[in-house]
Amino acid sequence: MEAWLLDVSYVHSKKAIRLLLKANGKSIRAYHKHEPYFYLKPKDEVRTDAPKENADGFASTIEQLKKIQTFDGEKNYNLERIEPVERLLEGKKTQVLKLVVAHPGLVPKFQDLVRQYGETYEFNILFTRRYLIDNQLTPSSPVEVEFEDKNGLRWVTSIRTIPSEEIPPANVLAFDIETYNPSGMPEAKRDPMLMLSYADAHSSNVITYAKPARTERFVQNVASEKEVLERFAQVLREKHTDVLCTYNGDVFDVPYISERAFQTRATTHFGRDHAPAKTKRLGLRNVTSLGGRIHFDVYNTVFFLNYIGATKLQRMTQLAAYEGLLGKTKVDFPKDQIVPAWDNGGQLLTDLIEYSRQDAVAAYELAQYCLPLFYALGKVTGTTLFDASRFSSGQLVEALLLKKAFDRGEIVPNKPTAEEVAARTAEPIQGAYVKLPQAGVYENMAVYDFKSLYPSIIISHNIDPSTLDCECCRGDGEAHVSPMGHRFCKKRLGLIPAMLQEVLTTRFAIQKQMKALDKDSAEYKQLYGKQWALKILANSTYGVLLYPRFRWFRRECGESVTAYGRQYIQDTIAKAEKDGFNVLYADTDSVFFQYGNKSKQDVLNFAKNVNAALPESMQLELEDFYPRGIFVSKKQEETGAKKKYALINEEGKIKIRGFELVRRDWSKVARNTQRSVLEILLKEGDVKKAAELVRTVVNELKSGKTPMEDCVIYTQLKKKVANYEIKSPEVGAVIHARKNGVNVPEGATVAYVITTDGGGGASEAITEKARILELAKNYDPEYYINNQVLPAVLKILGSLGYDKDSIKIKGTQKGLGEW
DNA sequence: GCGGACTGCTTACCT
DNA sequence: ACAGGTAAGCAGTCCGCG
Repeated sequence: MEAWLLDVSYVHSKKAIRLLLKANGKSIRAYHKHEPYFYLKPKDEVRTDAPKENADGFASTIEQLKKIQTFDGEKNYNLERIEPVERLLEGKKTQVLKLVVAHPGLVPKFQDLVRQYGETYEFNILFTRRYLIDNQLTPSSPVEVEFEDKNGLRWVTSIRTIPSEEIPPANVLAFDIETYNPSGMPEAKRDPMLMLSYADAHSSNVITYAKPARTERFVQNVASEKEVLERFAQVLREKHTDVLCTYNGDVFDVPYISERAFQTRATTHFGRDHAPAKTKRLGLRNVTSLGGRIHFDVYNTVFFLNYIGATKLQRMTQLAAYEGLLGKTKVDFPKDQIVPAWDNGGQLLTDLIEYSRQDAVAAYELAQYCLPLFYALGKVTGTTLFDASRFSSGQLVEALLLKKAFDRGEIVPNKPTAEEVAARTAEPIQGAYVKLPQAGVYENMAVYDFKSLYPSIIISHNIDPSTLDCECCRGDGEAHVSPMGHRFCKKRLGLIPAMLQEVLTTRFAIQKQMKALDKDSAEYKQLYGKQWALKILANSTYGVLLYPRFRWFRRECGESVTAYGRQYIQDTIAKAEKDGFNVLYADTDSVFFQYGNKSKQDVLNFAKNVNAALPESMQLELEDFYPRGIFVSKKQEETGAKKKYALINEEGKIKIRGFELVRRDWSKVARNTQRSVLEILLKEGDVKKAAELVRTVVNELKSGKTPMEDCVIYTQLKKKVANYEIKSPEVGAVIHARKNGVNVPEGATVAYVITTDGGGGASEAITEKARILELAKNYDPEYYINNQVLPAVLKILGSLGYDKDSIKIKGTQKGLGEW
């Protein structure tokens, strides 16, 4: 039959893989046995004198391996099978032994026991990964599957993926809870859940046991917290929910309802099996899964989108995500009002209920936005939706390479030991080239950049751990030789270049296909997701080559990539200068120049010439023409600042990079003023007008009319508060808040304001005057004028040869006087 | 004992 | 828990002064 493969898990009790399938609107549970195994490359000395390339040469080793036994707590096991096989190892065809064991738990035990006989490989690949790779299955895709019934369970007899870009027909539902939180942060063992909201494509509802019964259609009144939980479990069953969405449910909502179900003795469960939700560690954070349903935590996906730069959210709250990703807004409800709302009822409770409902709706809508992207990412990397939405980019690249390595008969490198990681971390490599710009305003600029510079270098020069210093290209001109002097094979394509080539060519083909489609069509969205996924993978690959924990880490590969990169960009700069262009700036893969009295055609011809000399998969492409652009000088120095510029193109669109106004750790008043100044200068070139605007802002700050929210500075605390050596303003604000009974969680993004508090008057350290937003009673105009607005705008005006006095902008610093 | 210069910690940005 | 290159604020410290 044909079915959709939604999810894969391992069931210890049955020592089998459990599949979640979907066919004709119904979910199907099926089991599948799979052989766990790992590889052993025996030491040479235990080989017999049989022919070198003949694996039977391992006869004596095999005899010894057969004798090895281990105990798993229940019984003793030998290796199930010892299979001599040929695989590619470090670029060479190699005879190894495939050691098959009875169940996955025995892999680490046997690995430990056989290590004395040689090198072991692929012993720590998660069993569900192993299963998907070995069967070449793609989750979230249709499969052709056959079963047989045994003991009332469906056992898979054959299964094969039918490639499809379509989104699986899963039933999606989102939920959100509100909890009693008298001491700030709710504690699941103690504080009850008050209401639970859920939303899907059809409706949104709130289940609650609030005392004054609400009569709105969407409120379902029940008698107790226990009944809320039971009712929700019933909803999940009735709606046959396959994908259960939350916002931060990994850490909060799902563990919370599980604990509350336990505390209230609710006879219920939220998965499709009877197991409680499982929370485990994945990397640095906790993830929570439910049996038989896919828990899709939108927070992870929003975080990922922001991390890769797809969005620039200042905070990761659900509200910020809703506004930032979907461009919509919803009601907010102050957390400290939940207890009064619940205790006193009335309008406040009505508001809380509505807020809760909207939270579920927002989680659902955000999920609908993210699902196509992460389904696609899962399909490309061969991971389930659960994993694809939680993996880091390193794990995603690893997943894809594990799959591709299997398809090529290649054994994957082992993960490094802690000592290896430390050694790798100790020696950083030289990175990209950045040309120092001269501060000033420039006209008639063109910007070029290399299309996928690092991926295309890896492909063009076959950079891969297994192609480094190969034996087959020893002679002059036989290998690619990087500017670092490292040699890469010219005969056999490496795993990573092969993967990247496929990724880039597929992406290119998809983008071509997309051009013919309606942007609102389902097909377009699917293809968009796929090309997005491919882009993520291409962009992450160079980074992981130098990531110390990566299986394919290789210093020589990483430093060759950047060395080639520096060479290509510097050659391009030299060529542009030789052709008579004035090169202003360059960073990694981009070059900015003025074409002066030359024509745009000359600019295009330049690229044509450059491209003719580049390897096939490399390309320099025109980013845009810019009639005007600004580079500023470095603070306190004459030299220009790198990574800070503003450009305006012929359509009047402004591109700004690096300035304070793109940073969240600057106040809105400073950022908005800086933006306005830049816009005036780029569009009109009117310094007087810009100065006038600054004076207005300064006056507003002085008079106290500036809204407090424009003075908020956001800074993330990347360590625990106690671990800071220096007490910076954000740390000061948190310490003050905690002293005053407001809990700020570790690792939070702190919203704070510099106030006039602190006791020491104007000279008091800024840290002592910092207050978290909730506790800020005012703002310190002097600080915002002298430390925020003026530095931000003077950086620009100052770079153009104007100083504070010439444009009559004055702060409030003592001695400057009033004006 | 004071104030400016300098250093180091820290964050968030750019490619 | 993908890389290195970079600007910049603020705390804390150094250092010269005399």
